[in-house]
Amino acid sequence: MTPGELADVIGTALRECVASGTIAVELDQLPSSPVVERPKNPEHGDYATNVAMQLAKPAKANPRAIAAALADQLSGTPGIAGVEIAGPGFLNIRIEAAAQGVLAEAAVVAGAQYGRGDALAGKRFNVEFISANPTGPLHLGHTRWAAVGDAIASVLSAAGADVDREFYINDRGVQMDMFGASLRAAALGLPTPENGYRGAYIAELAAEIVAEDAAILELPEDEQFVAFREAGYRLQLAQQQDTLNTFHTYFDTWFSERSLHADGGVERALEKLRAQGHVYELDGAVWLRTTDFDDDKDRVLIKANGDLTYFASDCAYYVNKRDRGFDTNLYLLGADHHGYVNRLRAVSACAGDDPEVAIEVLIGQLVKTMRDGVEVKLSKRAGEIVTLTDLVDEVGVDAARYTLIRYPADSPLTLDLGLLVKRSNDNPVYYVQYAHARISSVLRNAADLGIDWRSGAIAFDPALLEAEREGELLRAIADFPGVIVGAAELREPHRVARYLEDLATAYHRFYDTCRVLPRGDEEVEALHVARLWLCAAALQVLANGLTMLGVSAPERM
RNA sequence: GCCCCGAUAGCUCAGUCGGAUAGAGCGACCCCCUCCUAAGGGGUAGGCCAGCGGUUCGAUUCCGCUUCGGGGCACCA
Repeated sequence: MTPGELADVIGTALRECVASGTIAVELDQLPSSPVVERPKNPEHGDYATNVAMQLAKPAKANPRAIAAALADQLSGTPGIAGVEIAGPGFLNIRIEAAAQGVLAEAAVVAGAQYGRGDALAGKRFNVEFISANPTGPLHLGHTRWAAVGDAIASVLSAAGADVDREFYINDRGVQMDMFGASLRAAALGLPTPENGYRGAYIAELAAEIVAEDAAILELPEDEQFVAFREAGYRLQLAQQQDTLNTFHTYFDTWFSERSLHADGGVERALEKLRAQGHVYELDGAVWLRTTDFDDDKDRVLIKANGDLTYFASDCAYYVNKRDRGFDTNLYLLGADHHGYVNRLRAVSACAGDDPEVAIEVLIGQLVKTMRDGVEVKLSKRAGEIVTLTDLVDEVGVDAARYTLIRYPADSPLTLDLGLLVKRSNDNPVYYVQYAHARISSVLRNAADLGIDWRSGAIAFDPALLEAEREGELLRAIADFPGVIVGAAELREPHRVARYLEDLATAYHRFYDTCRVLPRGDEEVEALHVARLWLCAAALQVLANGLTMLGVSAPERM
């Protein structure tokens, strides 16, 4: 029995109490789904609910009296071993071993599907993240979202949503021109332009461009500058894509800003905004009246000199996403972009949408890196960049991804590079992966002993899993579907990581006291088989969770 | 000046929807390998949940103010 199933059972019991008059409230005053929690103290049972206290006020009754009525109704329900009233009106519930044990088989049978659900079925999400300028390597700020954004998308998808991962390529505007000018200068040995891009990667890129096509050096200056810009764009974008592939982050759509301008998307968006009545002209420029919707100042769409602003692209891009049918557009941005939030929401409102639904902006706080207690600075201008590639080279994909996902994105994060490479408990990724490897090892050893636990020769008997730590492990396994729904609804994949750590602990504790395999010449008994099912279930959940985070689930370490 | 985020153990941090004795890892100290990986398990010590008010049966959690950190406020991209 999972917490969700127990909540349903309690809900049914509550309705029966109301029908028979033992709890004096209206049916619509009952919670849609009663809160079922795992008490910290094992003496308080396997699960507890506070629903009696919540109903005390509407029922104008003592919470303990309500709890007593509910307890009467619940006791005798199949699968429930005992119900106790405690404290101010908590109801502590114990589940029969067999009712919990069946979950081991269910999880194994469901396989990769175990934990997936339909809580968000029918909802279409566009998850846009990283969206770096193609003018340099991906750095640490991008890396956080590369891991967390991907995990958010995975978690939404596991909760049943229809999800597209999207990377917006800022391939237009003065930064691109500056990039081209910087590459040309580097190739010709000229000084870097003012505010231009510096760093070793510019020189390397310039050399690569010349090596590909030496004729570029013979072009007239204006053509040459464009040629460097375009070649640099192509190479830099390819390098970013390559980097993200090695980081196991894959996008459904690479969306070019240029394409918005090429196919008239900007004009169409302007028309749409104009039709909604929020566009006006002042001082020769064209403005969007975002102050109609809580922005602190209006924004320019077309400058007095006729150039389109970057903001015009933003508007067009938003309209484009809506035209593609996404209900909710997630923007995963760095803390330095938080000024964007009101603006984007205002754009949504100006386009006639409800920004509460159509726009969701998640702000990721900065990532600092330390090594041996000293901060490692990242500064693109100075050319000292901590890149995604650097991080992966140093600590590996699994440790990098897991560590970045493990914390809520809205809390500032300090990575200690020295700690990340340690293969110990300082590093929770190894703790979780080790649990997976340890179970794999047990199952391998079972096979070596000739035990075919799945064959049915000895039937799986869920009632045998009655030890305290077997119950703890089963309840941890039962929590997984609920954790996914919570992580998806709150856009907080770190909950999955923290859950996996708890699950790993539950397994290690089980392993410490419950012998799985027969020793020496012991016969294979039903308890061994039942425990192997439990091991296989834990293995499956660990694998499903790690996969969702983009972290490997090794069979050996 | 205005806006966003944060403040929980010595350190790094968990703790949706308010609940019982506030948790984990690391660090410190003490135990446990004739047994499936000790990359593990058990235990001890360590807290004014930044401060002050409010809401209520009950607040680390919700609201307000204050203090201290971090970030942001372009006809830049």
